[in-house]
Amino acid sequence: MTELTTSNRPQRADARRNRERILVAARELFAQEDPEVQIDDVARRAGVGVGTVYRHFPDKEALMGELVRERFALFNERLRAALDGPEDVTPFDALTDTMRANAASLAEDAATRFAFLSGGERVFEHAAAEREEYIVLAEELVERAHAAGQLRGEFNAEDIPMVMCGVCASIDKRAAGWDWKRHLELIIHGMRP
Amino acid sequence: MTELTTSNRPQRADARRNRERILVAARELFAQEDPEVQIDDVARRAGVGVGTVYRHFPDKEALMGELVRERFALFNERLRAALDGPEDVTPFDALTDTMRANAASLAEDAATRFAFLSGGERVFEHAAAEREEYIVLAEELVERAHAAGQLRGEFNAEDIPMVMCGVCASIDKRAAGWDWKRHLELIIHGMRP
DNA sequence: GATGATACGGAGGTAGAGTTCCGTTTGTCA
DNA sequence: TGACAAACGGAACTCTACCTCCGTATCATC
Repeated sequence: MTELTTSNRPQRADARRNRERILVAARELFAQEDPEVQIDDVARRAGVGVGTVYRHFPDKEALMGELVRERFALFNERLRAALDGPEDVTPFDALTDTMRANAASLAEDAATRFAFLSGGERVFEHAAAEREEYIVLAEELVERAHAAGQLRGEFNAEDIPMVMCGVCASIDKRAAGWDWKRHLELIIHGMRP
Repeated sequence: MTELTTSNRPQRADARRNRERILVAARELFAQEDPEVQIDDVARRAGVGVGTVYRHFPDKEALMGELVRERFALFNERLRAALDGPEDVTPFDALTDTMRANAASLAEDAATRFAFLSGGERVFEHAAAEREEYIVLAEELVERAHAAGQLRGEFNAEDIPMVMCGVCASIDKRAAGWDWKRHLELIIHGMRP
């Protein structure tokens, strides 16, 4: 799925190392302010040629997609941890603390923010499985909070990515003085019954 | 400010007409789904050559900026109307109904959404005066709602563009099933004390 | 160590969008 | 109506990013 070779021989060691370097470099560049990350920059920072980037990822969207996929995998781990969390944490807090943690991750990940805001659907196709799992897990948390009467009646799991996307917009504008934590807390307040 | 001629002779009639046609064409194109509006398309739809577009607007950002400026002027009129509105409308409703109306306008105006979400600060410089007035007017409405005890303590006028920007993100994704009205109502609910 | 498959590097191809330039046309005013 | 400034049109230029290609280098296997 993430490999291009058709043979079943294991990937060469340098190839595996370079693939990882490319992802690290892309992540680092996206962590900086400028969202206009170019493949040439990624290659230079990774210490490889452009051709190498394109051997590992057929196009730019595939590279972005892999970054997004990994991010969603992290979100899902957090959701699972919240579902398995201690009894004394209310369902509402389990849900909203996860949202806070995920928002903090988004604040350090312009690639996923970009995918949320400007990226077409194509980027998300690479992370389709993870995205579906995200909704399933979130639904369980949302249902528990509803059952405990702690969540506004209309609120559902699909609303979470929608509002997080809005928070991403605020993160992107933090240099202009916007405060994404305020934004998130406003939304969390609105989630209460 | 919006003219390029330095003489004080009035603009020629065809020039005035073309300028208006260009703005109308740009608005119509941005009203369609695709946000990637090109100058050549604007020119074709306006029935003028590209050169004519560039005589009226020094670059693409200036054209976008003018669209945004006009939009903010509309927002400000709505805010003024809300401030002068009937006594039997609560300050909270005056504020939030204006937000609903402005969000509906944004739903038909990809140019301003784009400026909010992806456009650099440069686009907003064209609308700096209108943007400042927006905050001043909104502050007055927010203050009234606070005085009436209808607004959450932390909420301030600067939060309005921040959350509206998030709603813009949902509008852009409506084709993917997101419901910006839900998003807005969630926020409005969160604005309550 | 030899050999073949795999992977690499980076110059250059390609395409698309913004912008310029200048010969031509049009409006305005005496 | 003639003359001149103002405005027009659109072909061509430019710039920038993505991506390809192929000669070279490196790794795995015998």
